[in-house]
Amino acid sequence: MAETGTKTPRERYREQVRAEVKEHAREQIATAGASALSLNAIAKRMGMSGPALYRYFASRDDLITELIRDAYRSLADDFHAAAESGTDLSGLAHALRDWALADPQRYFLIYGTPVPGYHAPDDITGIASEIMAFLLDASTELPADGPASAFELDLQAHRHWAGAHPAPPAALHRALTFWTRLHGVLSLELAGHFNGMGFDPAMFFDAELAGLAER
Amino acid sequence: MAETGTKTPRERYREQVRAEVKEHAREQIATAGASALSLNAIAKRMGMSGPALYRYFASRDDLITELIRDAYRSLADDFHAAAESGTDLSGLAHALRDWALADPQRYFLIYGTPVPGYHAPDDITGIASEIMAFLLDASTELPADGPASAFELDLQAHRHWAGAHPAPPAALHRALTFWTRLHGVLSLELAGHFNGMGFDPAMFFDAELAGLAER
DNA sequence: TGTACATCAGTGAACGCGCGTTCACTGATGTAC
DNA sequence: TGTACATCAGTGAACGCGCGTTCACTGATGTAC
Repeated sequence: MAETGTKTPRERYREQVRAEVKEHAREQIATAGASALSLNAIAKRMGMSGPALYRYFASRDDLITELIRDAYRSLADDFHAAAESGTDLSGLAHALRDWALADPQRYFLIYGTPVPGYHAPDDITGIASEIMAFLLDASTELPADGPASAFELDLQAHRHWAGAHPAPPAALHRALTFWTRLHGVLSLELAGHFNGMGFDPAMFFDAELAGLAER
Repeated sequence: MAETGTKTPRERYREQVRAEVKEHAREQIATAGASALSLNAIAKRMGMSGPALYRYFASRDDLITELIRDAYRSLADDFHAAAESGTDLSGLAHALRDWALADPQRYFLIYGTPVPGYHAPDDITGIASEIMAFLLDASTELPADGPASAFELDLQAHRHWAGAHPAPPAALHRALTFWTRLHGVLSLELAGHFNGMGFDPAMFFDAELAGLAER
């Protein structure tokens, strides 16, 4: 990332091993959930001793935080790619769904059950608002309809959020609605709560998306 | 519950201790998340030795399953109470929100990140559909509007779900939408994803609810 | 090009911990005659 | 009402395990002259 030209072989190797550790970590999380992540287990799978990993990650929490950061980063990148080929909410919605289905436990790493004590470092919340900015941009492009609702007045009154963003309250509202509605469908789908109900989750997702475009 | 009159003192005592164990379990989950639940820790807090709890619960997983069952049961009961004082979606919505806010980790026990291997026993899925039945009842009372959408045709075609329930596809759709939209707002709110955004989650919740009543 | 030194990856032993769970046992509570 | 027996709650020791993490050390890789 920084000073790409001056990478020594050792640096390359470091990055490669770090990446391999993360890959095993993701596998382990996908298989047994984030709470089952174990440095020793990862080391064993890589044919190394446990303490070796401390050359690469300061602690178990450090590794998890990196995985969370990577997850946010990955979604932000996908949104960026989607926004480049036409800025509309539909494109972002399908980018989100594809991203979520590709690795459900990664989705839950970000949007799942919070660990009561945990607070994400600042740079991660930065990426989170980067993601919201894509939604805001796409929402601003649509025309506002009708008078501002009570909630939109509330939004206008205390918008600590998106401080610099020029979006009007109706766009803020639309972005929020977009986020929560799609999360509602996606998270229940990924958690298996639609199992046995017979219908096609993709169609439901699209129906919700259509409802968003209308208003 | 069963044969209430014939309870011996020992049975009473058993139930009391079981209840106390669960209470400590709930506290522990509220404080550190469900993955941190430990039988030994609970025993210590109750001034008992660890193995003593095996008189009351067959295993740690058994205790967790009971807590999940209790959570479903509790929500179903609240829905029942709400439905008695007027069957409308708004009443159910606020019952849901109150129930969720009363104990966020209990909400996540049901609707949060799934543990990849876990499958709930049949009686629990039974309570889950009992809960959905309340939504369906309330949804059926509202008139259908406009022609059936593509998704509603899909619902009609493969409704393994709610087999005996007489709800038309439009009502099924409405119940699902109700569920996922409110879950979308609630789960992100409880997970703290609205923190620092300044707006009032309750107003946002009500705005989503209003959107549901309209259509 | 060769040697001396510094850097750094990885090991193995160890620490302390808490976990779930089993088991043989004690002691109190309830039951039957 | 009193005694003999059965039931059952709870204990303490123990098993085996895996965890995160620290530390002193070995050996390989890179760097400087």
